[in-house]
Amino acid sequence: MAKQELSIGALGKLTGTKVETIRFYEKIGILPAPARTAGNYRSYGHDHVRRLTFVRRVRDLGFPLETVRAMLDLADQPDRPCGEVDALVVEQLGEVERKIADLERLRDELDRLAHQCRRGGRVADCRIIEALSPHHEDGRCCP
Amino acid sequence: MAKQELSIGALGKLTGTKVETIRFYEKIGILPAPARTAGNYRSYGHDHVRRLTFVRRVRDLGFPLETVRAMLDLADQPDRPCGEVDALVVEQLGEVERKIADLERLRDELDRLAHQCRRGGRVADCRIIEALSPHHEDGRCCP
DNA sequence: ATGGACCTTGGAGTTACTACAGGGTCAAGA
DNA sequence: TCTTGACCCTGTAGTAACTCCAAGGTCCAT
Repeated sequence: MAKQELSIGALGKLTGTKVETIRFYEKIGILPAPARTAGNYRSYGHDHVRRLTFVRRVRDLGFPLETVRAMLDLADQPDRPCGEVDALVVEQLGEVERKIADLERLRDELDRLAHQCRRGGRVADCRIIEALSPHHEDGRCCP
Repeated sequence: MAKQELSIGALGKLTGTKVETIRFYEKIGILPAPARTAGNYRSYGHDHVRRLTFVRRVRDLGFPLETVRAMLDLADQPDRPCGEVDALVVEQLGEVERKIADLERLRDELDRLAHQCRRGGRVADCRIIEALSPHHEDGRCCP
């Protein structure tokens, strides 16, 4: 394998992705088919590393592959008319901000639990469910 | 159905969950089986609303059901010895903080795209992939 | 030149839902 | 009172996104 080029196993290790998942992404068109060596091994370059890293992280944030695909399209054809793109961007921006808000509440409660734990030896009152309960997203309480 | 009590459809609407998903959560023990009416309809109370809302949001943030289960256990038996709990809390705290960092980078790039869009009419350069690429998590560039 | 690590394809299994099919419940209107 | 449409029940089958395995080929260090 030429320098700068990676085997599928090396790419997997670098990006924390299972080899089978990489082949799966190739089959469904998320990752472009890479060049092959004389022995028919897949040979990946730096663009693949960046693209796969992006895909894995967006998936890990709870977005479906359909959304990943839309974001990749944004990067692949950046000269599309704005109207098309704007709706997607605004929609995803809303999603992202909602997720950040939820994660911050989760973080605060986990933080509180960690401190409480170290002092008391017990987790006396755990309010983790309340951290992500209905009355946090709107003013309504007890439907 | 008594006041304060919800049918499965009402619970679904309130929490943005498909009816089938609620029944699925009951089957695998994520949601406790609710009381039944005379006609064998499931009848949910406020605790179910809170619990299901929590489950849906944690899932939406990209955590597997196994993690949701562990967090629910934390809430269900809060008087467990600290050692058991601490490892979980610290681990999840790390996960949560990593996700927040990634989402903030994604938000910044989407924000930039939205503004660029409004001025130029085209998305000239989209750096959304770079927003979540390898060199952001450590100092390494170009493997 | 050979054994072990790694690659190939293809197909089956897992997780977390999601969508029927076939039938029962219920409240409102004729 | 009867009916009709919206809702509920169980159970099974299908989907999305992986994950694992079998049977075999490649590569390279000893």
